[in-house]
Amino acid sequence: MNIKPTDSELEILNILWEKGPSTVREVHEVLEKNKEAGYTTTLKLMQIMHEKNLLKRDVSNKSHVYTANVSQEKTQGQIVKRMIDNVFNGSASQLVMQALGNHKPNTEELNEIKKYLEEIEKQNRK
Amino acid sequence: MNIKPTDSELEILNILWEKGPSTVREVHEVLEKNKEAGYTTTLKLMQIMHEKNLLKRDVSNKSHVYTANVSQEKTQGQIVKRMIDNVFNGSASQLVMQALGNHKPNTEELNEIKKYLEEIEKQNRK
DNA sequence: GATTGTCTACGAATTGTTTCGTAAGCAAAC
DNA sequence: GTTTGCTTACGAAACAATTCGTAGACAATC
Repeated sequence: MNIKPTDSELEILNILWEKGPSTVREVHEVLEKNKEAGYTTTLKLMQIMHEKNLLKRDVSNKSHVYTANVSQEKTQGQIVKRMIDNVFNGSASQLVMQALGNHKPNTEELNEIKKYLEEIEKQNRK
Repeated sequence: MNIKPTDSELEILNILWEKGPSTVREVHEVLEKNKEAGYTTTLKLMQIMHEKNLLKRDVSNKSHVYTANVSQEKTQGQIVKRMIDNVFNGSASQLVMQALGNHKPNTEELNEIKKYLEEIEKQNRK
């Protein structure tokens, strides 16, 4: 299945991934911190996301409780894959260099990445 | 200035970055290899991209010649930055790991990335 | 039991992207 | 000079995302 959330939908998914199951009001309050938005706008968005199966919902209470129905890892993976294909002509390493070039990681992050690379290298040698 | 091409626009930009200045017909012929599309559709898209200043054009000949008016590096950089913010909560290294995890680079690419990392490390030590 | 506040549902307006039909210009071929 | 073929320009239709007003349901409060 292919996951392709819009930017607005991604904002909501990020909140749900972080906070876990939440009502529209709870999500809306987080959104409001960063931008102007009417309550019914957030409601409608989340209803549509539910129709698209991006969100699950529990309607047993008056205030429905929504949960992300797609995993953060899988969603990130698909977005990255699409970007590698569309923007970097299929070259993952080009994306990596671009990401590193503009957002220099600190030493700790560097070590993490290097450890990761070594693992891949080991597998390559096999 | 903020560059935010749509997916269709990116397809055209990719062709122009690769081929250099081209007519609508030339771009269209490349596009057709990968997908169905009418000639006037491509034309209209490129005209709109010109209005948005994504493309330059030379109208001295009957067949106008279009050129990308945004650099590949800058465009890629902005898209990557937006993605790091929207999808990876600001963490470039998380994006890097995700990219490496799903699209294992070959040995040559690995070396390139490692060289890059070492340079960053050197700078960090200063 | 009327009022108030919060919720969902629904539909419509707005905006942006994509697609393409049609007309008009122009030059080469007949 | 008329036909043919390629070009640009224009406008409209189709579609999707976003926004929000309004109505109705429901429960707590007066």
